[in-house]
Amino acid sequence: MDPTDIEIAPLLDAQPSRLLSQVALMVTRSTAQALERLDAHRNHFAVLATLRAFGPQSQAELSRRTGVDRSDIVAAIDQLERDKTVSRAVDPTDRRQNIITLTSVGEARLEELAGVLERAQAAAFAPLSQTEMADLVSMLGRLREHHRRRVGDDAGTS
Amino acid sequence: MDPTDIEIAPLLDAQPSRLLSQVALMVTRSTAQALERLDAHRNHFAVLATLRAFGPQSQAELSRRTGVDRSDIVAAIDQLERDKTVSRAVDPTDRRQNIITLTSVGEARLEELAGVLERAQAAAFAPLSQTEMADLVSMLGRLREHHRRRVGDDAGTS
DNA sequence: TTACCAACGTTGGCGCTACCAACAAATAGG
DNA sequence: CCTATTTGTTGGTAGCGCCAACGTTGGTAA
Repeated sequence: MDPTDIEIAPLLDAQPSRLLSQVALMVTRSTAQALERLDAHRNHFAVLATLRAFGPQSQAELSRRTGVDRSDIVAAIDQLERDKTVSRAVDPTDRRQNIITLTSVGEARLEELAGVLERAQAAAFAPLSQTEMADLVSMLGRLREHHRRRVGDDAGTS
Repeated sequence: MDPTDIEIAPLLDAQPSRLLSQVALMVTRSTAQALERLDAHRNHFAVLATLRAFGPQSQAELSRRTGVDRSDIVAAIDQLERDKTVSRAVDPTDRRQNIITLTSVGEARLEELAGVLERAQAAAFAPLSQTEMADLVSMLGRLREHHRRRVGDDAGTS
């Protein structure tokens, strides 16, 4: 049976939070699948993009800039180091931290991943016009700021 | 440090799928917390809303109408039965299935949960005007249909 | 009448994600 | 010298979405 033929309770279907999470799951899955075909994960993309934008930096800094947990940054860098897309070296001026550097292999890999993500997202958001995409991004951006401030107001829970 | 002070790589920040999943996580978490305060879960709400809209029905039917997996429907009904908000009886005409019925306690509980969800969502989406909310819902609805059709086209992957 | 298939409900489980705590090493500041 | 904090790593948890297998039941075709 076509799932779009099934009648949903109006009270249930009227919940924007349910709609939002359903769409996010669908979009996330399709972009994750696109990255998986290249043996990549979105955290890999986040790390590589951040290194290209801001240069070599510590894992803690990468965690702060990407919003990815420090332990997940370790896992991502482990993989990226194996792939030779980044290098990892102890900071000689502060041995608590490693300095992660994008390699030229990593530069090329980032281009590849960016292209794949671009196409995956174009497909995922295809029904929306450019104007609508801009509106969606604007609204979601404001919602994100709103929730970040709410978390800050709720006794700084991170 | 205020996380909003941290500069994000433009290439990373320009990914709408990342923004969408971040906002969905924030909104989902805040509505889940609101329901948790009433010892409820969104699947409970989905089941109760569906029973009120369409009357007594089987667990399989509830699964199809809500999109919740059959095994998760079992868990939800187990709890709702303990709370006496639904009753569960074997269908005398087809003993393969149970018939789930909303009780009067369940009617009241649904009102309570609907109120809490309403307020939680009003808070979660507060930065958006009513016109913007309508636009957001329209766009997300079209995206959801698009992805449902894509799944159908990809050899019926469920 | 029998064999086969599908549906239903349940159980147990998997994989992923987001996140956390604990620890050791290192650094900064008083 | 001591205390507090930072960094990176490891191991883990909770929740979610989803799946497979099983036993029971009902329907259908041969």
